[in-house]
This record gives sequence, structure tokens and C-alpha cells, in this order.
Amino acid sequence: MNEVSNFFKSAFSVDNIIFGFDDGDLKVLLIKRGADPFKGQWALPGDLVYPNENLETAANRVLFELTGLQKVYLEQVYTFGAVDRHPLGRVITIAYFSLVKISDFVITPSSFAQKAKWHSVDKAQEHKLAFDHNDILDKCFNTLKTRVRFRPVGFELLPPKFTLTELQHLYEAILRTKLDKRNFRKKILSMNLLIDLNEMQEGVPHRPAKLYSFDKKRYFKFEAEGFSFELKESKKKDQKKRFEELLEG
Amino acid sequence: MNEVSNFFKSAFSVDNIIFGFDDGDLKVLLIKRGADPFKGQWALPGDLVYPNENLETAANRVLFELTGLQKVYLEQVYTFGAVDRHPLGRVITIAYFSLVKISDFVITPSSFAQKAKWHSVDKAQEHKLAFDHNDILDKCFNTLKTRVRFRPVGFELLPPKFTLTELQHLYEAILRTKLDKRNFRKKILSMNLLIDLNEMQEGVPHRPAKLYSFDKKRYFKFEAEGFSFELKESKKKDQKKRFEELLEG
DNA sequence: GACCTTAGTGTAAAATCTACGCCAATTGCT
DNA sequence: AGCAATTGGCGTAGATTTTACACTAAGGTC
Repeated sequence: MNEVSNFFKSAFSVDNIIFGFDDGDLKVLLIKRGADPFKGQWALPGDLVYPNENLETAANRVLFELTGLQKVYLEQVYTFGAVDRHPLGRVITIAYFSLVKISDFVITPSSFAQKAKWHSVDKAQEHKLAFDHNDILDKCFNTLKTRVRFRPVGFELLPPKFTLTELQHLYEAILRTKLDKRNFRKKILSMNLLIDLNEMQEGVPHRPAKLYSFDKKRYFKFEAEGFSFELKESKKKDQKKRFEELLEG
Repeated sequence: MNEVSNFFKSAFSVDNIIFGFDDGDLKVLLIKRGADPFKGQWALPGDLVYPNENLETAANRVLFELTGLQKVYLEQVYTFGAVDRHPLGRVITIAYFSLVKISDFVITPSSFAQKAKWHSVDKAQEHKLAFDHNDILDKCFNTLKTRVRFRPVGFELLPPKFTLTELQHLYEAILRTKLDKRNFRKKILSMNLLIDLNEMQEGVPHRPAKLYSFDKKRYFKFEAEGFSFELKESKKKDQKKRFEELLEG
């Protein structure tokens, strides 16, 4: 036990929590495991890290093999290392979360990806996932929640052109709260992070909304300076209640 | 390379960034390495994680062996896993930071601890530390900076009884900024997290200050509810400048 | 053209944040 | 005893930010 070589008998993996936003709903990409352990159960996509591979490289690899996407938002969240978390040996896992635009997403032909499916986050949290993946999902969702309040990462989840209402719905889905429309717009527009495209939605059965895109330059400038992106939820009680009813119904 | 057994040839360690506060200065505990690699260089205290040991247990163990302290604030920060970060093999390290009251601290007789020394964080950042420990220190210091703005973790660094000025100096040392005295007091007191002990400082060569302690009950209550502890720095330019001069001088 | 749906907009009151200066209490020195 | 030196402790007015809130506009469908 005191031999150094005894320590070099463990492995590490990365697990990816891939969030997407579609249909007013925050989703997470899960795969159905084809092999033991936990064969047949839903799990987070992940893989062992190659001996000569950096952690972030591994996370990007998993993401790419599954979605065909590169250069998307990816952030290390937490490392899970309970002794018994993996039935085959000592394997700790480093959890990353990434944000993808579902519109960009195409199922890749890899066998890995065949069994991938978007689940709404609520539903996924109710499932019994493989390994300690429920813990990992919870932790990452919480991180996303706080992240979105202080960094404008939400845009990573939207298509290149979006309406203010879509943006608001995204925030509401992540924060699981209802926001005041006028205050939300005021706040977002006052940051000057949006570019008004002078285009309109088309083919919607109601008044079309203006389309905006995200001003990356300004984003990086702010980020360098360090800024806060906090959004407060409505404090009025009935408004909260109304939203809770919406969530339940 | 595709044999699973090939993956089980790596190890992981924990590294502890132990912050303390003394003499108006934020400190970090470093040890002088007694063995290769990096013999004679300053390094963060850390150790390989035992095969049957949880990560947090390992971090607590390192902390205890070095300081004799248990049950102190400890938080996982980030995992560093560059392929070449350790000269002897593939070793990734999970960085934890902890906050200790220097007043509680007694040098323990372990050989490990013999070579431990508190360094002011600025100075430590200027040193060339072993491994990638400079990166780790920077990351953890930044995490502390943001943590302190939103959670009242600062109290973990102070003795059980402290004055408002001491508390303010602590915040200023961590945030590396100057805060307005009256606004700081107003803000802190308005949170009702402090207990007025109705005691005074003794033996100081000036008007003695009131002593306060931290109200843990309220802290946990707030934490459960989720609250913000943001403190804004003074916006007036000359005040900022004055502080920069202070830092330099 | 009636109706349905979502888009888009302003304001007043409340709360919070910011800047700012002076007297009080103690020690130590003469 | 008196004075100098040091830090403690306190209030307010103006600016800014946040919050609550409701109606008209535009387009599609039938």
C-alpha cells in the first residue's frame, strides 16, 4: 500500500452534460447504455480519458463523437470520486457541461450516438440514471442556473436569430421561474449585447416579433472587464404562484 | 491501447490551498518539498489519494496532517489534468481550498508540517511553485474572490471574536479593493449575521472597538434560502487610486 | 371583419446604493 | 494634566436601480 505503484491503478473518465433548448424546454442529451454495467439504463455520455489525452480534449472528443459539434461552450464543473461509484474499479469522473444549439445538432452515425436522446431536464432528473449520474446531473444543472445569472451563456443555447420572447422563455426554463416581460426586455436591451437585425419572424399565426442576434464582441469585452448579468425574479407572490401552476399543469 | 487495463495506470492526488488571514494580509500555506521532483521548491500541500479513499476524505487528511485542524471549511475547486503536469506519470489533481483561522492553527509535529510556512498570497503568486501549482493557486484565489462576494465565508478566516474593521480589512484583502467604511458597516449589519457581544477590544493604543461574532444559525438559514452577499467597491476614482497606492507602498 | 394570439411599450413608487466629515474614546508621551 | 496620535462609530441627501403594472399593435385564421 505504500508502494507508489499501487497508486497507479486507477482511471478517470469525463462525463458530459449536454444541454439544449427546444420547444420552450431545457433538455439534456442522454444515451442508453448498450453494455454492462447498467446495460439498458440511461446515462450521461462519457468515456475514459486516454493516457495521453488532456481532460478537456477528452470532453470535446465525447461531445464531437456524439453530436458532430466542435467549438461549443464547454466548462468543467466538478469531479466525482466516491470509492464505490464505479463497479469495475476506482474510476473518478470529471463532469463537464456544454451548451449546444439544438438547431445545429445532427445525429451522427456513430454507434455511440444511435441511442442518444434528448430528455427534458425535469424528466431526466426523475429517471434512475446509471452510476452516480443523477448527482452529476443535479450538480451541473445547478451550476447552469447560477452561471446563467452572471454570464450571458444563455445565447449558446439559442439559434443565431431569436426573439426576445424566446430568450425570456429560455431564462425562465433554466431558472424555473417567471420573469416580468417588460423588465426583462429593459434589462437585456440595456446591456447592449443584442443586435437588432431589422428582420421579422415569418409564418407565425400572430404578430411577428423582431429578430435579434447576440453581439459576441461586446460579450468578450464585458467578460474581460468582469460584469454581472443578474436577473431577478418577480417578487410579487401571485405572479410566482401563477408560474408554479404553469409548471405543474 | 484499447485494453481497458491500460487505462488503469494513472493516479490522482488532491492539493490543498489553505487560506488564512493574519495581520491584515491574506495568506496561503505552502510547504518546501523535501524530495524530488521539485525538491527544495515551494509547493501546495497535497498527496496521492489512497485507492479506497474518497476525494474529500483525502483533502481533509492532508489538511489535518499539516495543521491538526478538522471540520474546517473545505470546497472542491477544479481538477487539473494536463498530460505532462507530473514528471513521474499521469497524475491528475483535484484542488480544494480551505479557510482556517490562523489563531486556531498550531504547527503539528509531523515531518510534513516542519517545512510549512504561511506566505502572503501576492508573494506566493510571484514565486515559481512546483508542478502547475501557480495555476492552481491563481484559480483558487479567484474562486475565493467570487465566493466571498456571494457567501459569507469570510468569517471562516477570522477568530471567533472580531471587530468590524477587521472584517472590512479581510474583505479588502481578498477583493484587493478599498471599501467605504460606513457603507460596509451598514451593509454587514443590515444582514443580521453578526452578534454584538457587548464586549470591547482590550489593550489597543486607541479607542477600543466593539467585538462581534458570527451568527451561524442565521447563516444556515440564509444559505438554505439562497441569498446574495455582494459587496460593491467604492466607485469614486480617487478613493480607488488611494488604495492602489496603499497596495504598492 | 371578427377574433385570436403574441409583440411591444412607459411610468411612478420603493428600495438600494453611493459619497461624504466629524466627534469620541483610548493610549502614550511630555 | 494636557496634548498628540490613532482608530471607532455614526446619518443623510441625491442618484440609481428595481419593481409592479395594463393597454394598444400587428398579423393570421376562419
